[in-house]
Amino acid sequence: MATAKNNDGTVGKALALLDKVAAVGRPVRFSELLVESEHPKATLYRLLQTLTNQGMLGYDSERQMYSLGVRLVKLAHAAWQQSSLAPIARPLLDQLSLKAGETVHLGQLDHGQVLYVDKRNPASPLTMFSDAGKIGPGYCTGIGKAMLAFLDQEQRQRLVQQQSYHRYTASTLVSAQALCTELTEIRQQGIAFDREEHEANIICIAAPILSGTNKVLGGLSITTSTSRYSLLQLEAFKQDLLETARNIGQLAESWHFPETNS
Amino acid sequence: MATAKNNDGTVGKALALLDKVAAVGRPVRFSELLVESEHPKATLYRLLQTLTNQGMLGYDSERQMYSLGVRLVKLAHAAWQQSSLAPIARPLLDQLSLKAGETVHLGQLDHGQVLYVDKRNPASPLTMFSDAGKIGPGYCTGIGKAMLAFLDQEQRQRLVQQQSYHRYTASTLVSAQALCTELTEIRQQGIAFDREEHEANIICIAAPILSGTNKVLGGLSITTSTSRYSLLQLEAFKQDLLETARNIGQLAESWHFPETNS
DNA sequence: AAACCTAGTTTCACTATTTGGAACTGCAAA
DNA sequence: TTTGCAGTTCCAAATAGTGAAACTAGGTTT
Repeated sequence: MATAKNNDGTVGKALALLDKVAAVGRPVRFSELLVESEHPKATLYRLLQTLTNQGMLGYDSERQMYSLGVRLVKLAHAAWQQSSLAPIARPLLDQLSLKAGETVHLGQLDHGQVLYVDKRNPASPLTMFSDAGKIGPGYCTGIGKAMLAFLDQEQRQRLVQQQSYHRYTASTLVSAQALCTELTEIRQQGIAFDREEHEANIICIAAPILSGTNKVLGGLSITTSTSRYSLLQLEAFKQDLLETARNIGQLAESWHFPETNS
Repeated sequence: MATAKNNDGTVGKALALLDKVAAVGRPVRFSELLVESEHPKATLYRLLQTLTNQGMLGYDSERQMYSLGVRLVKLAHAAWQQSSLAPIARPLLDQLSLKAGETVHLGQLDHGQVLYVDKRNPASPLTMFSDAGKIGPGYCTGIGKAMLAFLDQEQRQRLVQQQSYHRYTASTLVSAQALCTELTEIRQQGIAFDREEHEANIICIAAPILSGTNKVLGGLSITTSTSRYSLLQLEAFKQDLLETARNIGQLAESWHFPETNS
């Protein structure tokens, strides 16, 4: 599991608890949390109180249920805005998705997984939190592989090892070795494909977003289904994709934050 | 200031620090935070370390800058999904915005302010974190007033008192008293207007979203500009708005979370 | 080159906070 | 009334947080 280790005292414990509430995916009772928790009742209780107090959790006193709090939404708004990638890339995603007529994803690397930070779907132009903030596996998505491929040797090795390989479809790569071979290939070609590795009938072409010093800033992909395009036809997007990725990288690089903030 | 008080030990301090980083709105240096902080160097340092460790902050070691971390985006995604209002209201917002042909906002109350959790703009159908998570004043926005008006006496009084009144435009209500009068009116009519109170030329009509027991769950508004509609013409949306608000309320009410989560 | 900053990091004795077993409360079922 | 469960409070012991001061690493001045 991707849950952070707890060497960070009370704060760590509190955040781990937040994750737990998030993982349940719906409001939870105290007792539900208690059985899964290694904390004694009193401790858990106080932890929940603190988080609720702080607005990181919400508490419905009628139903006695805890859920994630509004403060998170505010913070995330700020996080998204000041992450140098997403806000800058916005207009470029629009362009790309319009030109390609297909769904475009923007992702960043997070502990070897893909964190999707933006998305454009020309067919149903509705995106929101429901899309951004999602995470996906690193070893069997186009963006994931594109980003992994361009990390430096050391990081790449580490992250490749710590993937938790699971065979989603017949073509999923399920070993570190297979992934490594694939990554080498991707590094040579400068482009990655998802060949229905994560979901049947869903394919994509992806490129890394690199800084001037070739640091991996994120990844960009065009996703479609096998009913609309073949893998081969997907290559047609290659130039546009690479160009957009390059532009985003440059923009992110050059856009240093204003020195003053009146 | 909306900054939470610090009776919550280390966790409180850590979260306050997160807010501070968020408030700056761009990556910050250690020293920048230090001057504003009441903590001594060492303490601040450890706090930052912990948060960085936990992925709540990101650290760019090249530039020595802290910024909000990816974990927030993940958590917010979960928060948004499990807040009973926003995901449920989605299709209804679509409908309403389509029918009205104007921008629709969905908000919730947060410490007397409006937290926008969703938005539809038929003209430029691109919404993302950049819109959700924003907060606005409670006393001079349609949604804010609609929600405040329908709180019970006690809460309403408290929140009306703690607004920090600021005259955005000539028509902004800038006293608790004026606001109270307005709220009474709104309660009678069941609908609130923003008469360019927050921004010149921007007007809106808003309704509260209530639970079966008349608890305020959120607020809904249709926003437009004086160049397109007059305040009077805005009334034409009243029925649709009220109906949608009622529907959202009922859905939220009845949609109890599934008991099991496989 | 030595002296001197400034910005960030580490140490360590001191102290405040957190901890958790156990005891309490409130409520609902037996 | 008794029993049981869910949530809350207490308090002595243990732990984790604190912050003055010392240190380090770069860069800048003398």
